[in-house]
Amino acid sequence: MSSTAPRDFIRQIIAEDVAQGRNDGRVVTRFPPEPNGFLHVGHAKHVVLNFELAKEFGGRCHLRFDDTNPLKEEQRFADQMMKDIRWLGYDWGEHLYHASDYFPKLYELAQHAIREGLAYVCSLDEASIREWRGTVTSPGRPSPNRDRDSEESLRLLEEMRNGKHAEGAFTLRAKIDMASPNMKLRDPLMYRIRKAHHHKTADAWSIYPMYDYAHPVSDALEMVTHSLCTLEFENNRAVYDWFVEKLPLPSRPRQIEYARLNLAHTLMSKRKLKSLVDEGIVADWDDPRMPTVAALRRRGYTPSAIRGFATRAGVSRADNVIEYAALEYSIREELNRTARRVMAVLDPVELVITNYPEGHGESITAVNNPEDAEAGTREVPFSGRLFIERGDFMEDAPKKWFRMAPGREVRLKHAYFVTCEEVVKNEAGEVIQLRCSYDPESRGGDSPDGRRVKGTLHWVDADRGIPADVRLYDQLFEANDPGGLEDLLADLRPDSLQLRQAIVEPSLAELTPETTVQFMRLGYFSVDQDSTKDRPVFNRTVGLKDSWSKEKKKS
RNA sequence: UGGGGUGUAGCCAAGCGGUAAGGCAGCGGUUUUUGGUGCCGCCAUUCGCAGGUUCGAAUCCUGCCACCCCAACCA
Repeated sequence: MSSTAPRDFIRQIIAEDVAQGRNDGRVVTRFPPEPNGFLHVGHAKHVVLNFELAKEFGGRCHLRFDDTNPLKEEQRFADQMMKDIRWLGYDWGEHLYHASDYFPKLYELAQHAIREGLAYVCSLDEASIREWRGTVTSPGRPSPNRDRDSEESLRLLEEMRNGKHAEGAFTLRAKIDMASPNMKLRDPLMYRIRKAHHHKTADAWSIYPMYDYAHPVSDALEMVTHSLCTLEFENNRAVYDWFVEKLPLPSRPRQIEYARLNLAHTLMSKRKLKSLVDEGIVADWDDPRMPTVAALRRRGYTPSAIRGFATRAGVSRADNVIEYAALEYSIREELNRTARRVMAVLDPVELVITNYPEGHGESITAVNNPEDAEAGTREVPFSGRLFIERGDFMEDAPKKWFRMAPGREVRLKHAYFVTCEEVVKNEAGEVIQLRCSYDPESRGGDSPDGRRVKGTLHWVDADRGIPADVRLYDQLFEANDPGGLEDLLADLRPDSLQLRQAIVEPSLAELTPETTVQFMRLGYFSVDQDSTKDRPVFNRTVGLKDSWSKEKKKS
C-alpha cells in the first residue's frame, strides 16, 4: 500500500519522524473544520490526506470541530460534515472532538499564562489594537496594558468570562513581540468577549478563544503529532510553536503547511459559497452547481472518484489551479466501468420507418454494460415510430459526418440499419420528421451481407418511451474565482443550469436516487433525490468525450 | 519598500550532484454495435532568469525577476 502511495513531502516528513522514533512512533492527524458551511472538494482533499496518512502509518485521524466563533457556526453544518466525511469513506471512531470541549482547559491555561507573565488583559479597542500593531513595514508599539499586574489581569479575565464587560472592552493577549517582523507575533489575541449563544456550550461563556490560541492547545491535548494546514497559516506557525513551547501541554504537535487545492472555474471560499446560498443564486449548499461534497454526490460523483481525484492532485507547497478536466476524468474512469448504459433522447425529432409493418412493435435485447459482462441485458421496445437526437441528423453533412443525413445508412443501436429517405419540415423550416427505410435483415445491428455503417445512434420508442426531467449543469462562473459579491454576480453564467424534457427508455421508470447511468452517447446522469415514480429527474454528472466537436473546431 | 513562502510541459507533480518519473489535457494510429472505452505511440536537449563551483548542476553558491501569504476582537 505505502509502496504504491504517492510520495510527497508530508509523507517524507512523517516517515522520517517515525523512523527517528519521535512521538514514540505514533502518528495522529486531525481534520479540524469550522462548522460554518458544507464541505467542498477542497476540504475533501484535506479529509483524504489526513485520514489516508493516518491509515498508511498505522495511526489515527481525529475529527475536531473548530468551533471557537459562535457567530458563524451551526450544529446542522457539523452534522452535514460528519455525514459527508462518512460518505467519503472515513471514520474517526471514538475521536470526535470540539475545540469547545477544551474551553475549561483553555481558560485554565490562560490563567497560567497570565501568572507566568506570558499574557495580559488589554484595554485597547479594536481600532487602537490595529493602530498599535504597526504595519508590515513598521514595528508595532507595546500596548499600554502590556505590563498590567497579573493579579489584575486575572481578575479582569474572570470578569470578562462572567459577562461583566461589554464586547470589545477587553481582550486577552499573548505577550510575544510587538516589533516582530512577523505580524502574527505582535501580541496576538487569545480571547475576545463575545456574548453569543454557542451551538455546543450554549450561554456558558462570554469569552471565546481565538484560533491561534485554541488550535495548538487542542492539537496538543489530543496528542496530535502532525497538524496539517494550508499555506496561509504559515506565518501562524510561529505562534503555534510559541504556545506549544510555553504552556504545560502533554505533547508537542508539529504544524505542516501545504498548498490548498484550487479548481479552475470553481469557487472555493466558504464565505463566497455562503453568499451564493444567501442571495438565492443557488437553491442550497447541495445545489448541483455547488462544489460541495453534497452537491457532487447529487450529481453522481462517487466517494472513490473524489478520493482518486484528491490523491491524483498531489501535495506540494506550490500554488496551483487544477483543471476541471482532472476532476471529470476521475468520475468518468469509474462510471465507465460501472454505469449501466441506457438510451435517452434529450432533444427529440421523430423518425418514422416507412417500410416497417404497420402497427407492429417488438422488443430488442440490449447489453447493459459492454465493460461488464455480469451486468446482463434488458429488453427495449422498438417500433416504426421513434425519437432520435435532433443533433444526430444533419441535412447538408460533410464527409466526416458519420451520423444520419439524407441518403446515408446508419445503425440504430442494438436494432436495425436505417437510411434517411425524406426530410419533413414545418412552415418555419424546422425538421419535424425523418422518414427512413430499414433493413429487416439487420436486426440486432449487423447486416448479414457484412455491410458496414460508420454511425450508431441512440433512440427511444415514441409511444413506449417515458418522459423525464433532465438538468444539465455547467460551470457557474466564467472566471476562476471572482472577487466580491458584485463580481460574483457579474461573472455568473446564465447557462449554468439547463432544464430539458427528455424521453427515456421505459426501464428507467424505477431507478432509485443516487443511481448513475450512462445515457448512451450523451454522458452520465444520476437520479436526483427529487425524482418521483412517474417522472424521474436526472442530473448530468459529466459528459462523454466528443471527438466530433473537436472535428468541428478544426474546420 | 519588513517578514514568510513558491517557481520543473497547457494543468498537476516526482526529482534531494550522475545526465528530466507519473497523471490530466493534447496529438497520431488501432480496436470498437457509444465519434465512448481499451490498446500502441508521440508530447521538457531542459527545470523562472543570469552568473559561479564541479569531470558532471533542476539539484550546491551568488545576484536578479515573478507570483502567493501576513497589518480580522475570522479560521
